Amino acid sequence: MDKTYQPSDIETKWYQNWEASGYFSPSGNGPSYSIMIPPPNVTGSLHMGHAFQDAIMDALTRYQRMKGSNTLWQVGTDHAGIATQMVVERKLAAEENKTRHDLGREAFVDKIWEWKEESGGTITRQLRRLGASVDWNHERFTMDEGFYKAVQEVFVRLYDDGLIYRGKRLVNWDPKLHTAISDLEVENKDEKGFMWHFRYPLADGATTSEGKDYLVVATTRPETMLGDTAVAVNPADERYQSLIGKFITLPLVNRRIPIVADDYVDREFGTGCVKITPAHDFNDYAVGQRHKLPMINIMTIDAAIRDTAEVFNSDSTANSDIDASLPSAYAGLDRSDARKAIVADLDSAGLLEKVDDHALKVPRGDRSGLIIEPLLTDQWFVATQKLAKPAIEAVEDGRIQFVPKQYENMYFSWMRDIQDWCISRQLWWGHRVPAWYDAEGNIYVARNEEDARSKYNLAADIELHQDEDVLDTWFSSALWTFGTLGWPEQTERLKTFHPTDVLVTGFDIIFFWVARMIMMTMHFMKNEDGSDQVPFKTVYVTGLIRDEQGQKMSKSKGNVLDPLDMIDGIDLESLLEKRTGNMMQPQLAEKIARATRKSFPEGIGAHGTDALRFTLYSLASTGRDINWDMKRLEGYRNFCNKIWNAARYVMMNTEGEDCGINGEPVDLSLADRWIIARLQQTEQQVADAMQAYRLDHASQAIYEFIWNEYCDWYLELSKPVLWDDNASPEAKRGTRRTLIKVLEATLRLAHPFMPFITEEIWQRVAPIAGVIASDASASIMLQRYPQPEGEKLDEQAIADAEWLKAVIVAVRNIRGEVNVPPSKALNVMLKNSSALDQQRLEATKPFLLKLAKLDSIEVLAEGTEAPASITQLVGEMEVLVPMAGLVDKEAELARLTKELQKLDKEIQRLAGKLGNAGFVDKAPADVVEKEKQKLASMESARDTLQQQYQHIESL
RNA sequence: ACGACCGUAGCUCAGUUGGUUAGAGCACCACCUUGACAUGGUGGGGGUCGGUGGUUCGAAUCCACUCGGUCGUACCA
Repeated sequence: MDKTYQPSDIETKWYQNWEASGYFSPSGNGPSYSIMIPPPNVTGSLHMGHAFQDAIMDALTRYQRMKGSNTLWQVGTDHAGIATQMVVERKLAAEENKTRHDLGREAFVDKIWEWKEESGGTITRQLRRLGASVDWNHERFTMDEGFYKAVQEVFVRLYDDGLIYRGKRLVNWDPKLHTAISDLEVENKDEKGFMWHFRYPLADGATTSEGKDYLVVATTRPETMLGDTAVAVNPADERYQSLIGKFITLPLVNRRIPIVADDYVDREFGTGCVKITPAHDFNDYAVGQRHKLPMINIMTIDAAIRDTAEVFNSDSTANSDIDASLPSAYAGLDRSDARKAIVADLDSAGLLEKVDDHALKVPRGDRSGLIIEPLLTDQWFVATQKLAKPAIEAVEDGRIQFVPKQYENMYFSWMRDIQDWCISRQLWWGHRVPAWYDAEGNIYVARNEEDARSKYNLAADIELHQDEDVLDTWFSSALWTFGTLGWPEQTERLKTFHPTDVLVTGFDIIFFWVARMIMMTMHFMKNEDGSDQVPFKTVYVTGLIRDEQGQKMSKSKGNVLDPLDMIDGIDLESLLEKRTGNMMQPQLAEKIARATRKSFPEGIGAHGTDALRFTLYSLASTGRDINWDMKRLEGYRNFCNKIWNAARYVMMNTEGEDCGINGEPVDLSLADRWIIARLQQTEQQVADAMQAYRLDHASQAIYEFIWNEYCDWYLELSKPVLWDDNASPEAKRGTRRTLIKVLEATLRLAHPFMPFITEEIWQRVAPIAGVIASDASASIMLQRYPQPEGEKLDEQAIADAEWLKAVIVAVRNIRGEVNVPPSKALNVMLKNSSALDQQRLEATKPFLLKLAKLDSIEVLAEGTEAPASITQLVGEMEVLVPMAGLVDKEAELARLTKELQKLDKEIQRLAGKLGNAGFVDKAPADVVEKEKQKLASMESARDTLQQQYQHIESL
């Protein structure tokens, strides 16, 4: 083996080997276990969050595969409607200075497919580098042929079930993207604005109780006043009671609008009068529905003022009674320009009472960043109430469980107040709505035009045209668990792998995706007994990975980390280029470059996939956010190096040697029995941790075992045996066998977490351990996962080894305290030793001499006077190193004083505790007993040290 | 405003149903190039567990209040 660990030399090689060998495909044997990858955007690239989740999925998959399950990790990508369309539109503008309208729908969609072909490999390449053991043979894409069929099928069935409807509704309209978006895609941001107070003249000579001939209404959006169809007051507000039913003459447009009473109005806020604009505000829309107010749309799809308004009755039918004309002065003005003009005009008309500063929430599209305009448009909706009910119940009764559990509350709170879901998008990239219209606008929903004609008995000469809209991307991804397995066909894969076992995803898409997946799946997938089938049994929710400062990683902040840069490393210049090149907001480049230089003055070093993955596991605790720390990554890179070098040592001592793999007699030392026992415990810890989805605990157990036990102690303990010319062949053979077997099992134990390094080493180790023939072609990823074996859990060996370690540490402590270099061998005496101590000494003497670097170790007979020594305690036994020539008297007295003070303090605490009648009476007997013993041993330790003190002092 | 989560060593994080002297990694200090490994070894320093009060024999852990942070939902024209 090479002297240093070079991840780049081994990772790609093994991945290609595994993939070519077909190891990722389901084995076809054993209980089924399946995970669906949350499909990433096909034209995007993986960020650290993906790496995190994918690493977890891979560990779960590899773990189950090694445990003998028939595992499927289903891979695929999402077409990501808006995001992808935007990218290609930007590209088109930059490269050809064209809009998608210049190309036309068909040509534009072709462009997107081209872009998908070009960039779609990024994600899959990254997944491979991460070591993801996904089933590439069945990779799916939400826009592929079969998946489209599933989408159409679902749409048609839901429509036929009355769960999808079309209607003119107020929706969140993105004026830049020219599409409706769902309320989840709207971010409400705190921004500063103004509150304008306008006087609305009362019609027909009416006056307020104060004698004024106008009402004052306040608004943050003056431009919408053109569409006002009422002014509302609270019905219990005595100030305005007499005016209810009277009219206002709407300024600028001179429309007569009624004064209505509605509980929605807060009497305390402002003047207690609210202008009502049903076509441009969601609250006003609700008021309008209650009072059957007409709705007047004054905006274009660009959010500019229309030449002529669109007027509808409250039931969305066209209204021709109301004058639809709008003041020509505002026609074509963008809403912000219109606002200025309208405020100015009202002001000059003497109708502007005042303007106040006002903090408000501004709805912005999460993609475009533009202010969302509530707009009346025809859209498709899913009626969610009926779908939500069983979906809530499945989580309530535990058929689906969230890990960690607290996310169930989040799920419930949203699901119990769920709104109908607007699923149509005015985009070109996506699944086109399978609905056709005739000339009269009648709707025919079917799988295709031909089906539509036969389903609805339409004559062949009736002209039909298909709906122009496409479906929300989340509509198709809601079908992901069963759509990928071949539904609506009843395929073998569907039967075998659905429901899936666990979904690993971030909490940020619980509403977007998880909830909708549960609703859709339960509606369409049924168990054999007819009950609803859930999409997955467990939802493992991960936290977000943030940057070192706890900031969310985002492109505009320029703090995004590419998982591949963690793996391969990247120099500063390339990193700067990556972060500042091709930006949407180039003005930020300078700032980002500065921050990047500060965070990564030397760029980023190569750490390898295994180190990256192990870091991610070690941070994967309870669904909380993770602040990324390069130092942790370095630490685990060092861990990989440690494993590598430990393996080198084992190889050097076992390769070509007699390791007793054919059942030759062996003599197992205490150290051998101890490390084997500790391995059983570690295996149990890992099993428990995996059961509870605590990959941090699993990885930590492995880390501790390998570094702190196997490397720090066992490898050192093997040396006295292997290097002892007088050791018996059985003893050497036993140690070699233990060295190689424990390493081999440990590699299997660690494989799901660090697949590459374990495979590389295992390939060399397994033949020596007798697991495979030296010329066999096999992979660690298909080996049996280590299971703890009770009979190997030698408690006696563990206790004896702890004693041995304690004595060695005691001597090392003495060296450290008095600065004796490790090169200087010591003579040690044991005082007050028990029969057990002496027995252990006999059994471990060679280990002690070697690891503590001793010339001799001598048991002092009872009553024998020891020379002045430095003392450490192991239980009751005193470990003495004569201090002659080592240390001065005062220094040792000072050390003992410090030690005694510490003991005194603790003894006082314990004595107080045990002197407390409440504790002795009420605490469980075993706890009291433990405390008593502790006190006794500390008192004895104090006595011993005091004697030492006096002894030295008297010199 | 409501809700959830978080606050433990300089930093990033563990701490299971309340019960040894609260742990790990990194950073820090001292010593050590010993025949797997300086991406290493040995030893060491460092925390009144955000604060206050309560329950309890006993609280980092349970409860109440409070401060700070993150996120979500609702927001008042």
